[in-house]
Amino acid sequence: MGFDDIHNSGLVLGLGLPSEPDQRPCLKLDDLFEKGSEPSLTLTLSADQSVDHVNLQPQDSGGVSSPCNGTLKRERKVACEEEERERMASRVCTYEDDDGSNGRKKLRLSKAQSALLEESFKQHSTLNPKHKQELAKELKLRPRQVEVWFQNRRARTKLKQTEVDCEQLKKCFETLTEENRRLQKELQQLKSLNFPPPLYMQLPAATLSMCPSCERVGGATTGPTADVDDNGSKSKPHFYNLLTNPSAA
DNA sequence: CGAGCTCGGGGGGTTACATCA
DNA sequence: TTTGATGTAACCCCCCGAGCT
Repeated sequence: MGFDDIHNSGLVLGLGLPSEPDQRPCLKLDDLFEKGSEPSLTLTLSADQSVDHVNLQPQDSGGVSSPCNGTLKRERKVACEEEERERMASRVCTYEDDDGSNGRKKLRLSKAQSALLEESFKQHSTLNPKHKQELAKELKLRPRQVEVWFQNRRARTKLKQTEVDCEQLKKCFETLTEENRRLQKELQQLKSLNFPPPLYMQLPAATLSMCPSCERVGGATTGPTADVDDNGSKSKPHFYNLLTNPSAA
């Protein structure tokens, strides 16, 4: 998004910037508003949404982008341009303080807005354009804000899940460590009694990880992919989960 | 039918601001 | 009042799939 959006939407800054994607200008909008630096040009918006100082104009279709033939494509392009205009407008008001400084203003969603977004997220964690528009209208937000909220929400969900997974792996590790200690101790005891090691100790490690209930331990010829269950369908090998069945080993 | 291109959208990562202890 | 931690809105960059030429 960001500059790419502006670029892709056919809007260009009137600075003689190249239009080819591989010749992207190193000057970004954010750069123009870089803290501490005085931008050499300002982006302001008059009441009728026309932009002073910065020349925003539709890129002619003879450029990089191919001409739009279908109605659908034209509609999409119009929608895209509208959204871009709105985005540009929002940037202006977002970045420009009353005193003209360029700090990023941060909006805080109300509880009601968050609740509705949460509710919507529970039903579908992704947005289709129509749903986005509807939500934006209902919440009196810009579609872009709804889009960003969903992006962030998905990221938070994933982060939480990762944390949960991490905790589970830690527990699993602890269980295995403990089991390993116990087995080492047992082995030492057996050695000290001078008993021959039990059969399972002579088997490959991979075989040991198989569930005994499968009754395939030691069966080197019964590969996991060749097994067929009672239903006649191929069954996946039943590996031990030491986390849920720590006493199994 | 396949290659090349555009476009939209998602993920990952980051920044900056708001809030709270 | 200040400060560090935390939450999160907004952003950028990259990638991928769909659709079109």
